Amino acid sequence: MTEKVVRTRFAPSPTGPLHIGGVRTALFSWLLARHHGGKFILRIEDTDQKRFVEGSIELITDALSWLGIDYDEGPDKDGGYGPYVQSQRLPLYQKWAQWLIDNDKAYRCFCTSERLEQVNKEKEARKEPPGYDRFCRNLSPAEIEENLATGKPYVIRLKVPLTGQTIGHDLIRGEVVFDNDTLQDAVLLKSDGYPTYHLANVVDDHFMEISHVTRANEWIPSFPLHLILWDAFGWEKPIYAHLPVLLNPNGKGKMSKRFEAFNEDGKKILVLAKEYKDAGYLPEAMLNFMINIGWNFGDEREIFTVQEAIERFDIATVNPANSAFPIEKLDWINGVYIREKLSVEELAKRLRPVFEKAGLKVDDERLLKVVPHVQTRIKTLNEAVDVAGFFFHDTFTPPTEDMLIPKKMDKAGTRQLLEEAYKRYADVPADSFLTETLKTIGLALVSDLSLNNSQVFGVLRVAMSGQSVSTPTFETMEILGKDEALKRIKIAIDILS
RNA sequence: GGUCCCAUCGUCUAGCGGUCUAGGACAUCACCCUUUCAAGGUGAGGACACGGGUUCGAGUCCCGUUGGGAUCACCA
Repeated sequence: MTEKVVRTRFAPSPTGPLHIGGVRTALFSWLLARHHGGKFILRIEDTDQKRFVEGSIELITDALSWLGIDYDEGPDKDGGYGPYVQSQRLPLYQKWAQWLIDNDKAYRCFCTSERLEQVNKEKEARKEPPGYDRFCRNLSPAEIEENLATGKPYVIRLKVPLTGQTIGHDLIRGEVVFDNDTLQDAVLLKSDGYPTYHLANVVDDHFMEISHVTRANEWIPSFPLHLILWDAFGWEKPIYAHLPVLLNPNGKGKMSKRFEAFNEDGKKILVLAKEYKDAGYLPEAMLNFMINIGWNFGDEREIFTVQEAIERFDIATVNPANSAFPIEKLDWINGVYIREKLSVEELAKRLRPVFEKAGLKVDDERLLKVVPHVQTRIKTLNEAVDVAGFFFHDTFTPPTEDMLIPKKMDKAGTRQLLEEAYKRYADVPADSFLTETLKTIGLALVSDLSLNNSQVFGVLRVAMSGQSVSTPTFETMEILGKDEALKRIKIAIDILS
């Protein structure tokens, strides 16, 4: 058997930003192509003019490129099978629709949408399943001629076999059987001359020589229609793999950009690829995370590179079951990447724009000093703003009195502690104002004042940062420098005076 | 409702007839470490939806029930 070149495609509609379910579908198709050293193609399915949203294509390609899901052929990358935008291929669909009519595989339907509605209403009243009654399927040549002559608009419908079964083979779930009498004479070509998905995807997959059709399992119900079409054309079918869909983290309903969903803790569930980017997730963590849903590495490793995943990926071993989006695991993986996979310099590079976006002015030298201390403390890039943003404020925002006074201490005691601290830290030469020294003094303060570590360190932390959660106390003091540190202790004393 | 898909800890998963008193990860809890908060270490609790078959033997195969999901457009 000669190994055919593997060509897979991701075929989104330009109806807005790419959402996470789309990313997952694209990812698995891409993994499949890359595993086999094949081609991954981006095709834009814009056959519904009404739903077209300006700028969508860019939003989609931006999301893919953020994640490193690169395509070999696409609207802006010709590979000899273009154009890759369906609205630019209209004559092709029209030609093959006509071919189907000529070969008795399809027919013109002149029914108005009003009549269609009426038919469905009547069917509903009779408690029958809705669907087209095939009124135009057996129009006489004379009737057709007459309709055509009077310029009646029409659509082209597939002539579905009335009996028998259509059997599909799916790489992930095996055989899928459909009784033909439950199928519809689906519209192939709309009255505006545009194809529907059914026609367009089959024609394009054929002419683009797609070897594996990977798409979400919401397409399974129309799978038999496509199979019938392939047979009608007499073309060799590609291999199909219907991927499971992502369900909301609570397991209720699929993730969708059309309905907002919320987590147990009331946090909005992010659905757009861009929302994840903006929330401070790393693309490599995101990829690692998504590959782990519905597929697993094979041994018990949870963390691996994309390259390693490509080597092992096998679409046939994808779990056929839908899965809830395990959002907490994303946070964990993102944290792992931040603290274990990124160097200080690399993390600094990624944090810089995050701080800037928060309106802070970033000093590179200081950033490099701060980063090691936030590294183990954040799960998303954005959290760095809360933990260490104060390092980059133009003006210091002092803490309130309440924040300053720890549990089991009173105002006077806290003030006394700060005054004593001020005295001792003032004695440290500026060039020795280093973490270890500062800590030794802090410890001495603890025993001399009969306090405990968390009281002393806590008060100093709040005094330094103006917040109760921050980078570690003495590191923070060192980075701030002697002048600034003393100034802030003074401010704290004033607050308690 | 019709059709189709799916079903292992709360969640993501391993398991492809005996090695399963069901393994890993996240989350949770406890303890250790500790400078708050993290990180790290150790440990604990926690699942084969149910009922029938098939088989010497079933989480693993078959059927049914239940539950969840998808889909029923001149949208993809």
